[in-house]
Amino acid sequence: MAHTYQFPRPALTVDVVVFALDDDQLQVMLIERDLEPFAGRWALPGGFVRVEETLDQAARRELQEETGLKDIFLEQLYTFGDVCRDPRERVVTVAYFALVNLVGHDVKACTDARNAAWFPANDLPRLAFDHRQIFKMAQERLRMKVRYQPVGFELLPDRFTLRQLQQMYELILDRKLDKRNFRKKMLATGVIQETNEIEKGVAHRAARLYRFDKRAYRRLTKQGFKLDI
Amino acid sequence: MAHTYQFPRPALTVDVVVFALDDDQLQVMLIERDLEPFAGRWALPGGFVRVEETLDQAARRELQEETGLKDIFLEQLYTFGDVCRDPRERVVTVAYFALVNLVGHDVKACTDARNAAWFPANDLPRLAFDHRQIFKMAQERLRMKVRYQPVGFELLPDRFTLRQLQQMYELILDRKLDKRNFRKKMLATGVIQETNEIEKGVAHRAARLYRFDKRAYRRLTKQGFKLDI
DNA sequence: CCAAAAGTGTTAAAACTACACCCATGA
DNA sequence: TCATGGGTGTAGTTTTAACACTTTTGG
Repeated sequence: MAHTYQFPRPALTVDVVVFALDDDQLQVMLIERDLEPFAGRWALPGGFVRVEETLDQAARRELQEETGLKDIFLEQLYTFGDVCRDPRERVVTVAYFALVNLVGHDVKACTDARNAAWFPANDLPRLAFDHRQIFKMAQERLRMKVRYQPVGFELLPDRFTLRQLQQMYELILDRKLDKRNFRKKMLATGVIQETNEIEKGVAHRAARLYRFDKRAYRRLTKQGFKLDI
Repeated sequence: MAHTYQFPRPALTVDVVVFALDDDQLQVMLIERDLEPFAGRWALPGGFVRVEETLDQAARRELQEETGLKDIFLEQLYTFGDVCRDPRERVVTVAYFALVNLVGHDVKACTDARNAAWFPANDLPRLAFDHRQIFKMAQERLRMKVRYQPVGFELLPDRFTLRQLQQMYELILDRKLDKRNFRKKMLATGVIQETNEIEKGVAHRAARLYRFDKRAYRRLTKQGFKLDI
């Protein structure tokens, strides 16, 4: 590594793929660009990294500024450094993916001038830059990750039914699961706990609500997690 | 994302954790620093990213300049962006990990002035910057990856015995494996092919040599790979 | 002939898959 | 009373883990 460095530097940005769970779809948060290049196109929330903040801080700051989302699950995904990914100049971006449960996180809280909205993950509009590629990698990562770490819970509210949980897996993995086997395996992991509550306002028998056990959750998040769904 | 960007920028580097397999140890390539900061300390090979090259290109270029290694397996690991990780100024580094088989890749080919050497992975000297942390993440990634992708073959020569293969897994995972079960599972994956050759120059019954099937290898590298060792 | 590693099967336990019916509830 | 999803068990199959002896070869 050279001692000094006064050559031209790439610019450095962060971009975030935020996933959320609608009733029946996986959603992604996008921002409408108001400036060139790609003015009018939809893009991932993100922006330039400041010299006095870490990458994670930059991602959280941009997310809050552009979408109002804060205190959510965030994890670094990959760093994209193709030379021409931004037509203006050389820009390297550190991509993140984030998971949020829609209950309790209102995007309308966004005070920024730009337009932010949720889009279904399997029907995104054309995206600016190489954001399509970034999104695809994020989706793939989510699919892989959900199978051996209990991260999926970040997409659900505090209390949830087993059906909601199963639907979440089905949406992420894009295939049907067997109800009985799913329940058996999920309960066997020990990450979810029965509560005394049941769901309300449904036109059929109300399901029991569960919550996840944060202690078991943290333990299994680190030590790996066998959930061969 | 702002339209223009004339604020101070972090510097951007790449660093590479190169693993190799000795007869009985996992080895890591280090470079002795000749300049401040951390002059005299050992560090991961790496250096500044140029504006006209991708991140992967930067990693390969630095690796060749500093260690003579080229045409090896290389994969992006993680980007480290703590504000004070370099005492001189803000430097963000994109870390890579690399795998190389020692046969056919001579580090002595290094023509750079700096001193490059292999160290056993479980007994590294004090490292410069946050390189210890980077190394640890690389080792953890290797451990995880080797279990569901056939990357480990990158550490072995073209022809190898099943014992060598098993030893490799044992070194990476740091535990003993059952010989019969290992052979059964490994052969069942279909990534390795028997050859007609046997090893030479050993003072006991010579073992059959195998090679990996590049077609099956590529297929399984992408589609995932079930090797519950 | 001895040391060293090669090579080879079986069995018991655990995990997985597939599969269908009755129950509780609100409209 | 009907429509909707809640909730539950089993049997057959596959996968896994544990385990020990004979064979081959060079020195």
